[in-house]
Amino acid sequence: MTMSFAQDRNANNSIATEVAATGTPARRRMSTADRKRQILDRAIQYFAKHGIDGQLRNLTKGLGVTHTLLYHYFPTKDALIKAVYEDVFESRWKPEWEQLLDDKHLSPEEKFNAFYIDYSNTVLTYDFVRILIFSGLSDHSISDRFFELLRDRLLPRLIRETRKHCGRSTRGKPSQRELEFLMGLHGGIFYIGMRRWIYGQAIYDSGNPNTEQEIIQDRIRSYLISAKSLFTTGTK
Amino acid sequence: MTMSFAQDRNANNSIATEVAATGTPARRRMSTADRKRQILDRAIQYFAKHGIDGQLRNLTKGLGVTHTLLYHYFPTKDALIKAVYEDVFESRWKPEWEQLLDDKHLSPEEKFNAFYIDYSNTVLTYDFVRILIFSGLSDHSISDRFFELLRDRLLPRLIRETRKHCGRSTRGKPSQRELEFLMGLHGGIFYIGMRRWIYGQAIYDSGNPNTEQEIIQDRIRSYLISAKSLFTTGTK
DNA sequence: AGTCTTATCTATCAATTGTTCAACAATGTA
DNA sequence: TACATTGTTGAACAATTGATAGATAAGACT
Repeated sequence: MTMSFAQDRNANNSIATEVAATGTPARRRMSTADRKRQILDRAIQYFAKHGIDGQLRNLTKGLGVTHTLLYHYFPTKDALIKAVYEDVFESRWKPEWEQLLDDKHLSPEEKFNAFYIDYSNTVLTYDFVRILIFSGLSDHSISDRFFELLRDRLLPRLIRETRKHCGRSTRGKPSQRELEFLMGLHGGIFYIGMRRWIYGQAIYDSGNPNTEQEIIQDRIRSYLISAKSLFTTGTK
Repeated sequence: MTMSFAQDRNANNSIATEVAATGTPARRRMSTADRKRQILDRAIQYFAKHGIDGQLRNLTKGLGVTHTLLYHYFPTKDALIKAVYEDVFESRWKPEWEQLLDDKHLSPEEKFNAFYIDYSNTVLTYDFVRILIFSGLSDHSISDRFFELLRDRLLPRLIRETRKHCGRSTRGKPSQRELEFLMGLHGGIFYIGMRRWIYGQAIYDSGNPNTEQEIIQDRIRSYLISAKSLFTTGTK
């Protein structure tokens, strides 16, 4: 039994066990769709960790595949990165959020709570937070798209609910001051993800899964309470 | 008058005008200390913009100096980066902040306002925000040092002032819930810098320099108002 | 079993980039 | 003016890295 050079190299890969056991050539073919999906998933993880300057050779290392195979599925590294961006950002936006905020049967506070808890579970993810920030650091053109959704679809609804909670008229365009006050809440919540996934801080004991919800609820309550006192009396 | 090749290259540099005018060789010598400082300042700007993966050749381009000159002042690229980190983080921390927060003659709200306005002017800078985040993304070991200062010197004082404002005893270690509530305020304020320097968003019309202060004051007022209602009554 | 498609690999290239080093020259000093 | 010091440069190296292309072989179909 003569081991070829190629087989020796493959002994480092994920399918190494079978190779070592059977001596069968390790090369496996996957369907185009499956492999592409697999590569994309790996690329998301990899670029989220190392940034878009990460090397393709390392990216494919854990995949048991040569880096040149990428070029069979993506014409260039930039194309792969673009695919990563689109997959991450496009796939995570939930249209239900808008419906939830338009629901007739919920109080403003219930809406804020339900929305931000789901939002933070969806968006405050390793991949999402880091890729969003990598994107912002290098070329806003991608992260801009996400903030466009935020600005057009979410913030106006959240302002409307804030006004309802304060007993004010929901007509009229949101003022700068209202928006900035809301961004205080929003940014504070996003900061949870920053601390966890950028700075590597353990926010609270992971034994208690309710804690994050309680934190967010505290902040929402605070936001609504003080919105009343900031915006209803004749302050400024 | 024969222009050498070297002079032609220097025509792109900052001392180009004099060269073109006089024909004098462009090479200038600076004192070690001055040049080192100049390089470091440029490196801060450059790495803040392009991240630590930026190329040394481009970094020195605007300096009118070859990239190899860096090695006369810093043994390696990593050493330069380390110097950048230390300069940015070490130099910006103001011990006065702690004194301010310990001042006997100011109300908690006055302290919060004075502190956060100065803090945001110092820290919510292009260099600082971006380098802090680049550092966090690649290797927390640097950004950790900053958060250590925050956690040890600032947060306890801010919690103490919060308690004073609520009329509670300032004895006893800050609870997780109090800390997280404070981090909501803090993160919301840092998020202003994120939006501006990472996502490239214009926060408000730059015509009015007071706006940012007012935004921060709104949020502080909100924080203090609702701290009272969250932590003084028998909530939870 | 034979054949075709194409997923995958090996070899290689060219550009980039951190780093080294000997030569050059600007400035101070005797 | 001559000399010594050292800031500064230019050429070159080696490793890295994105990209190309022809060879190889896995799997489908007959």
